[in-house]
Amino acid sequence: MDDDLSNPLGPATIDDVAKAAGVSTATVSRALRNHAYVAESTRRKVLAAAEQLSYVVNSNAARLASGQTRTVGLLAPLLTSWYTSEVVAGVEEVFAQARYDLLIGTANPLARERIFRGDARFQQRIDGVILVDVFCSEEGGKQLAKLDTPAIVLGERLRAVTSISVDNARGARMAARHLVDLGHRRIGLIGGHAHTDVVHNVPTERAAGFTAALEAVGIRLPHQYVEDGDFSIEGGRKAMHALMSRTKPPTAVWLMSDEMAFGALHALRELGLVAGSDVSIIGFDDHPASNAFGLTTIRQPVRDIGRLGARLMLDHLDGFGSVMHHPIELTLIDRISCGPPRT
Amino acid sequence: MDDDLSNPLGPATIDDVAKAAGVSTATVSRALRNHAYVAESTRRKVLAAAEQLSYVVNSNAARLASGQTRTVGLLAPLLTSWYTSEVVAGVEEVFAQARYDLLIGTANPLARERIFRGDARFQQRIDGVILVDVFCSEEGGKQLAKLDTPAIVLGERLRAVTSISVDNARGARMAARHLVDLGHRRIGLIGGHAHTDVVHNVPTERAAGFTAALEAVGIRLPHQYVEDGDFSIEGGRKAMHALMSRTKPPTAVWLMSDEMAFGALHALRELGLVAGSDVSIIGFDDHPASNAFGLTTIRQPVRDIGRLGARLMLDHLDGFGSVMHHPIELTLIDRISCGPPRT
DNA sequence: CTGAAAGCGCTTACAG
DNA sequence: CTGAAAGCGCTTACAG
Repeated sequence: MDDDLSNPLGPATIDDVAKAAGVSTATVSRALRNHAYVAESTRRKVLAAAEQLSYVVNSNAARLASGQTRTVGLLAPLLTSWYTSEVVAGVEEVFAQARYDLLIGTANPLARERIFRGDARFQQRIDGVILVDVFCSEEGGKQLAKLDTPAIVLGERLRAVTSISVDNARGARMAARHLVDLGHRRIGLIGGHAHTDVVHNVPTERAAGFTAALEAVGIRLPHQYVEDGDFSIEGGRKAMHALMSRTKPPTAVWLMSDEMAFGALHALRELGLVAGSDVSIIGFDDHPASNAFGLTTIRQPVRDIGRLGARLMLDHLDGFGSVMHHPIELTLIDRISCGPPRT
Repeated sequence: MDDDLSNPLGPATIDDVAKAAGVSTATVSRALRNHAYVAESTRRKVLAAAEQLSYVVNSNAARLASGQTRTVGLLAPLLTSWYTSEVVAGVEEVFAQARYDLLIGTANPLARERIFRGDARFQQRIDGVILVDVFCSEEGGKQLAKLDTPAIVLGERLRAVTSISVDNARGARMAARHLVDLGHRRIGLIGGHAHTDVVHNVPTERAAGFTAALEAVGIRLPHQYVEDGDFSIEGGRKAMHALMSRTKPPTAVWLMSDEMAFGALHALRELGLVAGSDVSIIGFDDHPASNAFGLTTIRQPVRDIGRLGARLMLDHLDGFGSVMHHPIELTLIDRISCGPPRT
């Protein structure tokens, strides 16, 4: 007699459970998946037997037999960016609860191509795919929509495919107004092309929104006040240096990400200038380190975007043509990197 | 005639390929997996047929038949920490190349328990498991070693199980020496319990190493100069405030992570003190934002740790009892947050 | 509500 | 070097 429940012959199979419960494997299969049309008494017998044998369904067999993978793929160009890892955490949270697996991959150009073309390797292993920060643009969105595999895009709003993003124009407006309200008239903008050379919507929408908001109060955004910061810390630093080298530098700058704003803060320090009094800096994101550095910024709830994306995918997979469209909240977080212009 | 290669009857199976190549499915299976004992001419025929039909092996079927999952699980308590996401990126890079899947999960206490107990649900779906930053300590390590599933621990050095970590004592010594060499005698230490209440090795080793290095040059580290910063930004801030409220505050502080050091920098600013001249701050990690904030720190190559861990796992899985033990390099990165003590 | 049986698409001894 | 065949552990019409 062994106290150990583990079977020396390997884990229990559905046959073992069927035998123990005195029913067929078909019944076990139904009972375990909460199918209708299983007598309550039968279900209890099966559950007890399964419990007793520590039975766990072999997912490979289940997937092969059913044709469903119960896993969704997630692709992102840069797994280590704060935005991406935050989204992933949100997605993972929801999927874990739903007992779905998450298959994570780097969206290098090759993988990207494969996804867009509907490569069988992907289709066969996943029930759906979530693209984070891939910046497919409307064109890519159309291709995605044609796939057999449902796709969801996070971080960019596309017409052709289910996608979630903040209202970029609105965020831009909030940043512009904050600076204008403080009294700034010479205002700069640092955006970027992110991790790809593809033209994409996010920076475009933000730039347009920012320009429009300034124009609405009679302020022009000249070319010399716009720089590409590459959505990186170092890029932000260089771009800020470029702006500050103008004959009449801006007195305030909006950077489309907090990480770029960190670089801008660095540049200011190198120039012996202090943020908030000499030059105003406002970011976008509310990165976890932003508070420590007193960065004024527009917060976007990134983890919520991940959660929402995962739920939309689950709805898709369950056959609900979910039309849910939660508004994603944007909040101005006022810290110490902004102030009225030097007179 | 349709130009589209896709079959309306669904993707090609191994039978289709066998038929097209005029061989048995067994031969197709062998040829495609580069088995020995397949005639070169046969292999070519098979490859051509597979290519022609855009054949892709159904991994669920392969896994069911072979009993191998070709995926490894990765568990971490906090997917969003910089350390973890950096490790994950390194692991992913190596596995993608080896055509292994990565199944990512949050190591909440429940999952943790299941892993340690060898829950069948995990064992059956993965060939191996990598624990990142889980801080199992020697006790947990012993349990892991007993599992049928090979386990690798990253971020902590354990006797009982394959594990990778920097030399914590050495890193501590580097930090201590740097401060001592600058002339500091009143030196503080901020460590923490990380994301768990379990006592774990990393902070313990670092604290011991730091204390020893100071004692070696005749400096005592009193209790009042040691605080718990919880390995978080906010924790670092609070801990720093605590140290600075001492009657005779330390003139220099080592924080066991850059994120805590960000918080310390914040605290200093709140006190109207400037890092590097009023109080010296040194971190550990070299976080991507550290450069922008002038933080002097000890760099550890986190992505390399991920890569190395993945390779060790692959070796394990291939049956090589790899004894490879790359030294993990530690580098002092001197920026502007340290200087000689105020006189 | 339940069971017998086919089938999912591979891999792998075994025999030659 | 190659093939016939069993088997991996489920799910799912189909029939009752």
